[in-house]
Amino acid sequence: MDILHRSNGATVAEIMADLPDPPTYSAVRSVLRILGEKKLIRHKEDGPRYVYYPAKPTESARDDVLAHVVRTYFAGSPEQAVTALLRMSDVDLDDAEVERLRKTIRRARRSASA
Amino acid sequence: MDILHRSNGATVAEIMADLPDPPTYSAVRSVLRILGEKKLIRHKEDGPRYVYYPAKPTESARDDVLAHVVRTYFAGSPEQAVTALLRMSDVDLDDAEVERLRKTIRRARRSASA
DNA sequence: TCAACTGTGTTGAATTTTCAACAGTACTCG
DNA sequence: CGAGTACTGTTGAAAATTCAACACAGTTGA
Repeated sequence: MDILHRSNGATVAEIMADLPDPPTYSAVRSVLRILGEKKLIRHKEDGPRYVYYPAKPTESARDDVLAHVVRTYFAGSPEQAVTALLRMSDVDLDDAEVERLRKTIRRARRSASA
Repeated sequence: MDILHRSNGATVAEIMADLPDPPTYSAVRSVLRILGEKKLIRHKEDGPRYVYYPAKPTESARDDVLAHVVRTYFAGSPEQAVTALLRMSDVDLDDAEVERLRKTIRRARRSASA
């Protein structure tokens, strides 16, 4: 699943290339079949081969994952998660991102003091 | 594991109470045994019962999880993750958090423009 | 005391997952 | 054309996980 999210869809060959100690084609295939049975992935035909995708698009999976991480590891506090992220990534936010963040914070401050 | 991280350690009874559709005590116990064999959890004796903990403390697991999420769902961009977090949580940062964030951002801007 | 209760230790069956082999099909290029 | 290649489809064995039952020990309170 991680590979599929990272790559925005991948063929079996690409998946294998992304695995550290890849098992056989058949083994990878089996896993994909099971994930398909569970409706966790879909596939499209791309000429002769299949391209596999997460059933739930990455954009919407993001929110779920973030919510889960915040709840599990940060006591439900998104602020803690944000500061942890900023600290650990030793951020180099580009100007646009910084502006966006500043706006978000100004907005937050207004609503907090209101 | 999630429960143990959330609760900072839990007894079997507490774990069961936290499960939506809890299986028997024995079943929970079995899972804990396997997690123990894999060195993913530890336990301490607390009087008559065991209290189970994640082997890797939550504080250090956080970084791993965040790194993984950023890499998998945000194309390795912590900035995107931060903005997603802020957006989705419709933040109400308290003043101290806001100050901390502002400092972080100022620092980031300096190093970016340097 | 001793029965009920609350724990752990151990064992085992059913299911699921992992991993691979093999058959079959379509495409390619000599 | 026809052998090799690159795939999918299907099947099956081994291993791991899931889930529960049962035996046993310590504690507690009528």
